[in-house]
Amino acid sequence: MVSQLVPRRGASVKDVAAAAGVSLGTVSNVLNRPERVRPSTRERVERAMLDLGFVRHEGARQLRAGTSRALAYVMLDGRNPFFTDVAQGIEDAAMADELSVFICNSAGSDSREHAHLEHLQQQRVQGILITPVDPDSAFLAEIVRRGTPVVIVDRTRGADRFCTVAVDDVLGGRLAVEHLVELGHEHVAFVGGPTAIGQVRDRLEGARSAWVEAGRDPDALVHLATAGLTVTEGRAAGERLAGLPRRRRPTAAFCANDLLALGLLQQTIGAGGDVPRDLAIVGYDDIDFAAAAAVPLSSVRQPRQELGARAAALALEEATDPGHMHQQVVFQPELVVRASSRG
Amino acid sequence: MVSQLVPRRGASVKDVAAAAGVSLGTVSNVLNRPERVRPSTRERVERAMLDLGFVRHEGARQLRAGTSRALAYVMLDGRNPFFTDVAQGIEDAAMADELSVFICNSAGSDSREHAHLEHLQQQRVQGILITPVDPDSAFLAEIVRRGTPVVIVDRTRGADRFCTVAVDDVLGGRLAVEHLVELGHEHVAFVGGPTAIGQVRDRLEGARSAWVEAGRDPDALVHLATAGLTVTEGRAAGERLAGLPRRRRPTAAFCANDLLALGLLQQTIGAGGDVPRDLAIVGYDDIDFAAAAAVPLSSVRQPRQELGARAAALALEEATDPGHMHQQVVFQPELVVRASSRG
DNA sequence: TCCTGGAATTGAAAGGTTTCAAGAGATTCC
DNA sequence: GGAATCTCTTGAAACCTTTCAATTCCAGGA
Repeated sequence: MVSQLVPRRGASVKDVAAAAGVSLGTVSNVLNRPERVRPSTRERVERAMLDLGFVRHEGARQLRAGTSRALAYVMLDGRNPFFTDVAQGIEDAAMADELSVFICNSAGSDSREHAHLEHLQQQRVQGILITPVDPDSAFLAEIVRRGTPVVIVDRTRGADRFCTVAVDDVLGGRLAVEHLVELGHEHVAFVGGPTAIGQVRDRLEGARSAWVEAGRDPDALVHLATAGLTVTEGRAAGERLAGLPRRRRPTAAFCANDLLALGLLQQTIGAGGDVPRDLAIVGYDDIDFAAAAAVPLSSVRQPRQELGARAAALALEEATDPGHMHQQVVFQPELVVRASSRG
Repeated sequence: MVSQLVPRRGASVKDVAAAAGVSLGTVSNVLNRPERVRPSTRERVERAMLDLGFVRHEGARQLRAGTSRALAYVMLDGRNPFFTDVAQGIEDAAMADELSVFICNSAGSDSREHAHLEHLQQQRVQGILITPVDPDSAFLAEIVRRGTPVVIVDRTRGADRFCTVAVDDVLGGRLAVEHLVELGHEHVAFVGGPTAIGQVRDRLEGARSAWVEAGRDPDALVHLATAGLTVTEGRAAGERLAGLPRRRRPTAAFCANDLLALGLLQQTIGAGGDVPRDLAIVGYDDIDFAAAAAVPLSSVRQPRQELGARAAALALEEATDPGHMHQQVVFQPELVVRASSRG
């Protein structure tokens, strides 16, 4: 059901001007350059605004001034703490610049993402930060062509057409697997999917090269594919692992994100297994829940808030500096070792 | 550093009209009443829009049409999955109505909340949904006076001045404690704070009355006050519990939310305790991580998504129906018993 | 050929704000 | 006392879209 919207009109600058006995221009000056108006006048105008419940019409302001004071972030998954932390970083940075941030959530859906993007362009936001469903989508490039800066967060694709801010996922995968190799594991599972997701692909790639470089048997690193990056999928993966005959069963698992790792952890413990004795687990993202898990989770930490802050800065730079050149910022991940892999 | 914003102007309806060789009005008709324009003309106009990269200026549209197509939700804590789930419910409902949703996060800060509210009014959103830092704040009432509908989410205060959508927290507290009483616990801790937060107060009140009505010693229900509702605080509370001499130590804990409960759970298990044998735990909210905890957490479930959906519907009703009366919607919580309290 | 009626298109006005050149008032200096 | 200089204030134009009454166009009927 689409409801009928009714226009709502309140007091305008004109009403305020009339009430305060001044001209439009003066009211505008009170709003935008208060130092230019005589204190006594200013006070009268402010009084009138208060009395009339005046609220400046942002649409009209923007229309005339040609500028908006907002940034937007389109998250890939609003229920994954990783992304809400990135969003927090963006908000903090934007606030320092007196910008507000619209947080949107595509929830992994193409059409939802598209709807948000369309709307944000129409809002004339200063810049769109996005962790896209598909970073190669032509639509993103089209947005830039139409004049809105786009910064890709947490992906390195499309590097020539956008600024990107990402963490080196290949390195992250390496770190995790090098750690497991050092612990002496001969049989490791990589849990994650679908590989259509770039993050998954890169982490797997890093894992594989570290594994091979350590001289391990390539076939002893198995890829346990999942349909998504959720706790539920992690539990399902745990069941599949448990179903393997003991000698073919991995002694360690590296999960493509912490939600998977938490699911796997829960399933393993619930089935009477011991972590890390029976199965060492390393996750990815180091969300707050990782450290708080029953067996604190080893994880590859990404500088989430900094990721967001930097992305905001880049978008703003692109919006304001005509000579802007696209940049690729790559942060280094860091392995945090906790009980789930420490013996 | 506040950066200098530069206006960004693209093609306008006027440009499109010129390119397509039609008048302004026709372009507008293509946008708003396509059925009224002859297919061949429409096609020509659409072609021109595409070529010029035309993006409708939402500010101008709003100015003239007097109506916006957006709703906003101001969350109390963007990092608590409970609120992101509520947000999801709002988004789903809004999308069905072809509205977009601005998600904001006050992160518990008064000033941040204030900044968001100010901005949202200026955006002329159709309605503001909010879980406020302080539901009694006069500012909220002022917003309504100025013409923007406000719906309070997850609080029942201010019931006369706003629509509210909430869950019966007193009942939720009762359910949790009745369950613990049934299990035979004689010594129970309520973990949560600060009591300035209404949710905490209500849940404690429900807990206390259930306790007393069951004929238990009032002093045997201790309130373990925390400074906030986070995992970290939960762990700290666990340490304090563990420090108590055994005979004065509660055998069960009811936590004001799941984050606290997860922290408490982790600390307890980490210190070698057994849940629920040494300490039964019941949380509140039933976030996804609760079921996924190493010892699946009993919790009081709130219909999060429905809470959001209903709030959105109320805001819209208030925005569109001149004869609108404020409503108080109260949902019933539901106890979900899992291993953490099942013996 | 002319008229009629419906369909398609047009053009001007309006909506709230900001900007800026120009005007008014007050103050200072010779 | 008058000119020059400030400090404040003003009024009109512009931003982009939508709306709606008026106009044009066209096909069909007389």
